[in-house]
Amino acid sequence: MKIATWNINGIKARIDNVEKWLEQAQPDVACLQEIKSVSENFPSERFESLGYNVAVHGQKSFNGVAILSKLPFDEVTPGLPGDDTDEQARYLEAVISTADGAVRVAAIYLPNGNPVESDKYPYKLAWMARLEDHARTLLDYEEPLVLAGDYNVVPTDEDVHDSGAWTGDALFRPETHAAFRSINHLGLTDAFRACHGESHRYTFWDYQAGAWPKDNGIRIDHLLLSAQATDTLKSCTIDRFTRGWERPSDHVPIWIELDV
DNA sequence: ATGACCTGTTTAACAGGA
Repeated sequence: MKIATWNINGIKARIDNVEKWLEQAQPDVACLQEIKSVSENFPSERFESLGYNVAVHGQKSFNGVAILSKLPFDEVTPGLPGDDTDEQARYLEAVISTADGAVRVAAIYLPNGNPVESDKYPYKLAWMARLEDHARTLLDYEEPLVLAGDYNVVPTDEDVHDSGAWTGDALFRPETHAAFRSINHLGLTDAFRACHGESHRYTFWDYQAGAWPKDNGIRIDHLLLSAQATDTLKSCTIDRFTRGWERPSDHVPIWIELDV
């Protein structure tokens, strides 16, 4: 079973690229972030014609997440628990049945948090605390769980071209690192790190300052796995080639293969 | 030239991104 995550930076601008990649990569499940569309305007029929069931949690102009699945959804739950006043569409959870049992998958678009002096940074840290609480609940189910998405966290200085340039940034601050470690320490496994020891493998390259041709990127898109999912983990791959396509997203897909 | 961005929206500048 192939499960992918990709921040597409706008479904209207990216629909052709997303279709092209789906046809090529053939993921069983694809978590999409930053669809930047209300649910009603999401082109679900385009994906249904490629054989996908579609779940969307959209919002006007910003944020928005979706999950595409070749297998039907048993449950779909929009929104991260813990704050009823939070109106930003950043979390969508689904249970998908396979021949070997259920897999729970979440599409996550964790807040960026910049600028740090604004209320956006406390919002990011509060959101991470809510994610930790919810992950603790989900891990109690002792089932295959995949928390996939754009975490807006550069885990270590191995995951960035020039760590000095990111000192103090919301993606790289000590408080951000501590919150991310705290989530991981619940017993989750970073799929990419479990499969790869090499440094400087990235999932995002800024549109500005020649970041892509210089390979000046960051690794911020992650798949965090429960023990039951990690037991079946076969591989983890970054599809960096999409960054070289016409009109690319600034993120590329990253996917895992599970032996289920 | 050593870096000059991209998306969506109130379609003209602006907010937000990372």
